[in-house]
Amino acid sequence: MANFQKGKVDIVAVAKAAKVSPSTVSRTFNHPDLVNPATRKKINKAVQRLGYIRNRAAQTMHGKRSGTIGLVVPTINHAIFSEVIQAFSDSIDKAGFSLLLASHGYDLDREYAMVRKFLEHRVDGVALVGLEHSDATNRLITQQKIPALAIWNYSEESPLPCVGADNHLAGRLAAEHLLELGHRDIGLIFPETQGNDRAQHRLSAVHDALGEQGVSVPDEHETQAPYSVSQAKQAALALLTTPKRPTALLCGNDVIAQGALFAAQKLRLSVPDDLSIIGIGDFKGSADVEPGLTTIRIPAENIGALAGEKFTDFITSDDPKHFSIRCDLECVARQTTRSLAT
Amino acid sequence: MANFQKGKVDIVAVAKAAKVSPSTVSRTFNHPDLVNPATRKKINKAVQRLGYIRNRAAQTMHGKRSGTIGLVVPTINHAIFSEVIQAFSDSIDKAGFSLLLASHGYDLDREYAMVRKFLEHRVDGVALVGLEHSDATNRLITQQKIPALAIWNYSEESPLPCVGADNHLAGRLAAEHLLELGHRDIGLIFPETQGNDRAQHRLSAVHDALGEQGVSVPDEHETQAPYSVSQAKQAALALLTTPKRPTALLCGNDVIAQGALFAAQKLRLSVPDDLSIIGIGDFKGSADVEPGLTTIRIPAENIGALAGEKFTDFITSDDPKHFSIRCDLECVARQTTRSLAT
DNA sequence: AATAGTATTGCAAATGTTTTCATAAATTTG
DNA sequence: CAAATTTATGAAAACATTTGCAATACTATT
Repeated sequence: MANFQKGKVDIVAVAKAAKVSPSTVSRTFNHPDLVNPATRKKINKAVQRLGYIRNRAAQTMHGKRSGTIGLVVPTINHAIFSEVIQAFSDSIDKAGFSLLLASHGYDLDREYAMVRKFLEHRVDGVALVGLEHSDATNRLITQQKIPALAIWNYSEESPLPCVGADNHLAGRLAAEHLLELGHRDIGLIFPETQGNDRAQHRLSAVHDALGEQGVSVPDEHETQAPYSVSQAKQAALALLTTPKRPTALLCGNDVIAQGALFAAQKLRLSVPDDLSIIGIGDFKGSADVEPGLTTIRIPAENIGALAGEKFTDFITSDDPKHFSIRCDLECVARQTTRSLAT
Repeated sequence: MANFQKGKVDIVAVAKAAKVSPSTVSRTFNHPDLVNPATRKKINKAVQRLGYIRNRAAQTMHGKRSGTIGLVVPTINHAIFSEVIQAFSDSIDKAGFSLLLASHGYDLDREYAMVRKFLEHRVDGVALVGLEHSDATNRLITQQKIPALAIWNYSEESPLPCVGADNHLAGRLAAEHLLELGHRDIGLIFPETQGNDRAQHRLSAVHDALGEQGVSVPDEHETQAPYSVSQAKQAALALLTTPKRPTALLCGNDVIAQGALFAAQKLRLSVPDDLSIIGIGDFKGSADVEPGLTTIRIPAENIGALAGEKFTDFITSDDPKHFSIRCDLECVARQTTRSLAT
């Protein structure tokens, strides 16, 4: 019952075993309706017996789709991206595609290299995170005419179709929430914005929103930290021990916000009584921290799932039409922010 | 300077442009030392000009390696696996391989389906998480003679080569730590062990270790929760409000432990004064929670990186030799556990 | 200058599939 | 029952590469 043939088992071995031609075997897989049920049964039996597994490389070479989609993310090891990856993966799997995954560590040159690598594998499409990519990457995509998709960000002006949220808006919502609560001394912890348009958009929107209300952030209350709880915690500790401590902290994302929260707890500051904290993202777990983190909800899972669905549709469609989807944002007020009024 | 040719640009287009034969072009890529530097230069120029990208599908079909490795994990969206995936991905990327990733949601039949899918893509190897797999999966792997690797777990008896930690030992270390501190009333929160040998090994070792000291866990102090902060928090809330609250909680992993910690905080229990908590895993962030989580450190990043390195070595080696690596565990005592003696 | 050896290159076969076209068999129709 | 369809199958070309072998050109040796 196993692969008893000495040599390789390919479509012609199956054909031989079933006493039909290779064409018929191929048809059994690709257009089963065109082959006699009886023959089909014979062939399937032979397939079982030999343990034959279709060779997608050969199909690909023939011009059929490879059945793979490449996804390039800044980093896999990150609450938010892993959620997107999971959803995207599940979603394209449903459509019969496999996921080729790579990360570039926020280095757009590496991103280019990864896209190239994927192109060598003849992926049926490439999905990238964010809207900022190197010229080389953009050129490559248009030259090779490969279906491409930007996920996570949304922008009207995006040259690529995109599925994501408007990060300007996310920053603005966060800022406005704090302003509404009466905060005027606001500390900012954001990651390096170089090569990270999400952070960049959020940060500039925050400054705009604050500026509109005449609020400015002194240099010593604006600090950088990467997306790491522990480094964010350090940064927050430094910021919170400056002479004139802000009344609220607005963080570039929820990982940073968690770091900030732990820093506050370490300093025995009561959140939200002594300090309000707001994050951006609403990561898994943000709701469960004590106290529950106030944040701007970005529907990561939704984005991933939707992106996967629309992208595979796009790829398999005969007359693919451009699409771009903006996912809604929402301010989720939990227990880490409070009004200064009372 | 771009792909001006109307048609497709393949190796023969390049050959034509460089006025050499396709063989020479192929050789330039695969055995550069066999071709005249001058010709090589001509060819590279043509490659640039036409924007040619190698077709791995065609290479694969010819019997060369596909340059892909398949990794099947229970779930991507999980602190610990995403860390392993990241490290594994980086590691195999260094060796020139691409990562095909899939998740099965703790369903071993889906795991089988994913492995099959990967075999269709002619991956050069498959890496699985854990040692427990369906018979079908094991049969498939041996029949197809595909290099396979189990990561995350380690066991002497593993039929597959493996790189990972001994989860029995992890459970035992956690239990012994609590016992040494004098705890006798210990609550347990573990995930469903069905299809999850990590959890299963840990849990049984915990029971063994406790039993050896004559400690048993009453039913109402042993509860199940999946690897989710919020669900673990719920489970812990229930457990901690039973009539006779345990003095310590031993959690199946750090995600659960975090949930338990938040539950304690919500109940205004002081950790570790009123309650000790120990996790397993030492995830990113576990050190930074307040108070810092005591846990059994499993070196996820190490495991991923090592696995990737050894596996690619194995695949590319001429006479591959079996290997299995056990990674060391360590009890990291932070601030969520305390001795009952004092 | 002839010989042997080496460095380059091209030809053609092989890889595993899909698909177009042609053919043969079976079925329907008048 | 013959003609016209329809259904089922096979033969062969095509897909993009790699590589063994043969051929040619070049270099060094005597």
